[in-house]
Amino acid sequence: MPELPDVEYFKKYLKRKGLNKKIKNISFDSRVSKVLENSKSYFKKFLKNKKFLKVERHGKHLFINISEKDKLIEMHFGMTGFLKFFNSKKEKPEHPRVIFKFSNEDYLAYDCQRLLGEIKIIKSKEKYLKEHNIGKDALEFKEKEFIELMKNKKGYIKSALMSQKDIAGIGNIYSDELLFQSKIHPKKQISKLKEKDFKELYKNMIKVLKEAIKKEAEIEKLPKNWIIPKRHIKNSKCPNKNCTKKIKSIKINSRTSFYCPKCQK
DNA sequence: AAAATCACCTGTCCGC
DNA sequence: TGCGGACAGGTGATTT
Repeated sequence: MPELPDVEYFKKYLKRKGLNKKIKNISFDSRVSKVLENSKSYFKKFLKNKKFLKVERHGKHLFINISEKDKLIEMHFGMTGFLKFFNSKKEKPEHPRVIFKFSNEDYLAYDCQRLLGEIKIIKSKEKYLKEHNIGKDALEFKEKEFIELMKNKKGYIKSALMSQKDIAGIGNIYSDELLFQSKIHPKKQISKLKEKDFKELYKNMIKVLKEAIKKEAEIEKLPKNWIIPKRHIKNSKCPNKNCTKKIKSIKINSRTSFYCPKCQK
């Protein structure tokens, strides 16, 4: 689930509901060691009686400053992770690997069904990003920088857009969307792209991400003429006006890509 | 060295 | 109904 727009939503959600409240306790489920990089006891001891002070997002990562100098929480959500505040059993999500209990009796769950996410106390955001080879956030790019970067790459355009070391934040479904809106085939070799293609990609990258953030990354709220809402509906037609072609899917680097064979060349 | 594939996980859906 | 396999909005390690 979580690409840049989703994680941006988690950030706002946390800002709205989780800042400046004392953490009274922390609990874990039995599989937590798959996602929690620190020991349970260290993590708990460390965060007890602290507060979340500030939240930042970089690409698909969240960084939470706490009331402790020089330490922060890093969160990544893998394919299935999300954050959820709750205060009744009914609202508790299904795979809460870590649960923060606040002094006002609110709870925050870090839920991660497939355990492909990560949660960790780190010393520096900058150091973390560098060590993990994570590039500049997609929304921080200027057109010129974006074009310079892409020009020097090889291989399929879709792979390049998804590579976090170049551009952080774009994953499988948003890369499909910005390729669709740019009318570029996902398997197009970067070397075959022209200046105007790069310009189009840049424009649509910013547009798609910003629009998705506005819609809180909820598929039902995304514009009807986007390809994202069609990808899980069998035999969908291209949402472009005057196009009646069926959307096709292919594998690129073992990820499924959806595209219109007529509109995307 | 960069680009493509594999391995890591759980849960659901689809076809025999 | 039951079972096997494919697959899901990700990524670090391994192979080409």
